Amino acid sequence: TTTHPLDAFSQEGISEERVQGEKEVVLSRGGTNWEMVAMQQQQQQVHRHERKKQKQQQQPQRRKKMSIEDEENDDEDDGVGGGFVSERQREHPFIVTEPGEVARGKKNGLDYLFHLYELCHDFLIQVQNLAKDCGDKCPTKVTNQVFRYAKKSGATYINKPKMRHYVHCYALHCLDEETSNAIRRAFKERGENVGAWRQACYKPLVTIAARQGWDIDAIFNANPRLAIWYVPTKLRQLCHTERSAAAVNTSSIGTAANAAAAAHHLPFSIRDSS
Amino acid sequence: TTTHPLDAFSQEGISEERVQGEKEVVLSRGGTNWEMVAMQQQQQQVHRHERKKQKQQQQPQRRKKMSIEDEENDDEDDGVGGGFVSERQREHPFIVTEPGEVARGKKNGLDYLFHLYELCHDFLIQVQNLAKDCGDKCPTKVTNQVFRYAKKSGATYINKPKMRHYVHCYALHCLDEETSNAIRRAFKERGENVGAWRQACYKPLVTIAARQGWDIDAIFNANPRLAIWYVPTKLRQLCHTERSAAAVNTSSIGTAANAAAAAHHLPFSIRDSS
DNA sequence: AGAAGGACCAGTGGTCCGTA
DNA sequence: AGAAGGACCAGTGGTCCGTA
Repeated sequence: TTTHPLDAFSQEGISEERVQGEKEVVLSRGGTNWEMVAMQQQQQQVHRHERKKQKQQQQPQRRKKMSIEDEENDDEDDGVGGGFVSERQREHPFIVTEPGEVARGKKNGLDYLFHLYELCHDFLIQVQNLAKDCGDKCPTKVTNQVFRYAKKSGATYINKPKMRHYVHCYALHCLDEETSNAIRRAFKERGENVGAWRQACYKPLVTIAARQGWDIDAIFNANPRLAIWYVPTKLRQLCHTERSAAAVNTSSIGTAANAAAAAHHLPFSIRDSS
Repeated sequence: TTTHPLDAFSQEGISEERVQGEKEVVLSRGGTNWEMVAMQQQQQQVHRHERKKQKQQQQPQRRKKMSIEDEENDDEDDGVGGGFVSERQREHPFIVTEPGEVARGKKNGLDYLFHLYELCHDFLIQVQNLAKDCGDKCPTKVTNQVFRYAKKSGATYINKPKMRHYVHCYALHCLDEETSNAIRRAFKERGENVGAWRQACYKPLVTIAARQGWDIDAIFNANPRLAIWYVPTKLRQLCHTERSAAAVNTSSIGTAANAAAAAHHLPFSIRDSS
């Protein structure tokens, strides 16, 4: 592993045997050492698809500021011989894993997903430090600039669409790890796919928002790990919709205190209490 | 004055006589009632340039979201007869006025300039309230959206280039009104133009930043009236440059507290204490 | 089918420069 | 010449949809 140790991770699935041996060590203290896991995997490099898809794909129309970064493709041959260097393959898809569980085969687990959010935080801090040193304006959120910096730093497995896609899952993990873990276990047991798990993460967040005056932005900002992430549009919309529904109910029945009245067959009923 | 009372302001210069009579009343309590001043001016409407410059000027290429707002041009004939409705004229240029002084002739004074910043604050609050009601993301700064809203509300005399141009002048007014006032008086007395006054507002701000650890963003954010404005690029750059210069000096001379240590010719010495 | 992510797009921050 | 502001532009937030 030469240039970008982190980048090497998850290029191949994890061997069950090797991981089994390392698992307790790696996962001790609740924090997986993903770099170490990456090491394991590197020794297992097997088939790399050789795809074509030219780097020369129709100049993206704009490009002015960034420094040289196109040279880095040469780093791609990390010891695995072969006539020509293959294009970097996609990350393995996520599967629903329980807390502490490392995914097998060509899959990534949810602890790793959440780890990526922490990595973005680290990259943000680096970008912030650079900005401060240069007297530039200093981002408070994970912006395009941070994603660009992460990629340039070799973290090619971090990208904006992915991180945005799962932000609310990470939010639940930060705000109510118990519930987050419970959902992971339940969905794993039921054999649900990642998409179903992801969808399921919305509801408990809306419930949390309901308890705290519906201000999802304030909830994100109050949590230091979450404050650097934009509130996802869909989560914001769900909170708004539920708040409106709750307001209608409140105006006709009132809240918990007079729940008894709810028995009287109302047109709109209470959602998501608990 | 029918639709947009505020909009009518400063279309014409202020009559000296009328203003003289009203001045004490209008300026009492330190806050000018610009709407009242606008009233005065409306009764003085004289020459309106009739310019052509079609509204039809080459469709700006993009336009999707905003609602109907092009109809509003009909409001332009505010009682002043004439065959055809003239295009709205530019705002009168600013002149350096002392605190409390209303500009004469086809000019606007600096109290009015600062008043525009307060108006933007009000528009921001309205946009924020709308956003909250709709469950949209809520701006914390005066954004394009706010300028658009201001224009739609009839405040055609508010525009982004102007407000951004003088932000740092307003900042000084907010952070150190004494100094701001002193500069206004001095520059008025010397007969300096607005550009010269504007330039002069940078230095005292840099001095303030120096006293507070050079963090101009923190300084803006700590002041409720300023926190809604982006720190102007040039001010940020000036602070950065000065900080660097100060650091060099500190490393060779040292600051007050450890000036003695400087005698020992240290390779790297303390930075930025005090 | 389920999922990862390149790449697009509307609207942003920033300010230049044609205008008066 | 000095100044106001329409309008442009590079890079943003957001996410679709061609890809694998």
